[in-house]
Amino acid sequence: MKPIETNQAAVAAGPLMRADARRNRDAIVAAAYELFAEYGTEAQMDEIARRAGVGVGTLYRHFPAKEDLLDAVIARRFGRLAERAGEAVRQATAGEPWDAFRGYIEWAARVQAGDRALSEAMATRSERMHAAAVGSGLVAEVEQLLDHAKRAGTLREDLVVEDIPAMVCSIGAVAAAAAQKPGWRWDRVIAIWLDGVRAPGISKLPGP
Amino acid sequence: MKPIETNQAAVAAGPLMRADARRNRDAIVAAAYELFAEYGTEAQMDEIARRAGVGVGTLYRHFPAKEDLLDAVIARRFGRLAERAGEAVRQATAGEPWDAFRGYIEWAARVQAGDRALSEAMATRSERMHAAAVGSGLVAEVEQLLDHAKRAGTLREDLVVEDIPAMVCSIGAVAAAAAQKPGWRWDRVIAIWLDGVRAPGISKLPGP
DNA sequence: GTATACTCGGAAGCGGAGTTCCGGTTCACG
DNA sequence: CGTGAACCGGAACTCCGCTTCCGAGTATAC
Repeated sequence: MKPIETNQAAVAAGPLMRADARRNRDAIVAAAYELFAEYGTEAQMDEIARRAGVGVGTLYRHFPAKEDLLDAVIARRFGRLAERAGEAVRQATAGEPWDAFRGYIEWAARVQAGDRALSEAMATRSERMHAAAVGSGLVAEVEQLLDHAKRAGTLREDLVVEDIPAMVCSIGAVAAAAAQKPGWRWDRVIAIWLDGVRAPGISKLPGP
Repeated sequence: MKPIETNQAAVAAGPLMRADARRNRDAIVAAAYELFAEYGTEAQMDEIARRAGVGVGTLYRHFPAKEDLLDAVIARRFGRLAERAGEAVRQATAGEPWDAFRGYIEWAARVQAGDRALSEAMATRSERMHAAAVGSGLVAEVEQLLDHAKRAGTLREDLVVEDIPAMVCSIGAVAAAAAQKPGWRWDRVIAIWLDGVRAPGISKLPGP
């Protein structure tokens, strides 16, 4: 319904920026980080500028379009997701592969549940999200996590990396719904999912 | 971010309507049914009117606001969901409780996956959806379905009715994402979920 | 200290989607 | 067949949020 278009990247944050510009840029990203998490894509540019203590003009100097700002915010999120995945891999290596896996999934789900923009992006921009996930090294880390758990015999063999974002995405949706209707417990969905991916699998997962 | 407001109900479709009015109303609902399913809430009123072969004025005569139209369409969906649930219950009674349950879940997931508006509504209007589900008798039917499978010992005891919409909702999100990025397979998510709800449960689901 | 280039801010512009309005048309009833 | 009430259609209106523009301000270099 909307033509696909590649929009220009946001102005990079090099060290040659003027000090005030750099400060404002950071304030903008921080404000957007919060507002996008709370209101999703509906968060308004004016509001973001206001919270950052900045005029809209300034906002648009740094991020030519709303989407660019969203990209910046999401890139930050992925950075943290990848970082935490690295820790989980170390834990798995140290001898607790299942706990490392479970812990990471639960943590990631909680992040997803607390960030409406991320949930939306996963659902409506999965293409770009995939690129970001690969670029940030997240995919590689998670793959290791899966391998460890499979070798330990606690994770079913036919689970693949691609199943993870799908699962995390689904949690986001439930969490969003749960925000208005308590009684939908996303933690139960995770628990069921974890039981479902535990070795040995009961049924055979539909192949490609 | 938007004030909650109860909007007036759509004009009822009584037998005292003029024939052309009734015809147009049906055409509108049919058109909306398709367009909402394909484009979600983004579907435009002008477009719906055009497809129904009707002017926007006529559309607004029957449905004072877009939301009223959406309600009408969704009510229809729930009617079918409940109907199919009834069939599943009969199948369960006939002696195939697990297959009845699994079959129904898979069917419902497919419906959810094919209807963007329904997915959106589940995620952003869960309150109203719950009311519709109870009103249409869907909840009662599904509850029976669960009971049958539990008594047969194939479904874990700690699964409750509320877990079903959460699961179906999560499928909707994955399906929406999968629409643009093939490789996200919602059928795998279902299979994993079904393994996770099979008796006996491996872990203990987080209680209320 | 002054020059200058870059940055700031917010009022105004713009476009798109839901909704309203009213003259023309059509159905149903006597 | 005639009449009136209900209905139809779509151009115009309104509202709202993203984006642009430019005069004023400010940090850095010399």
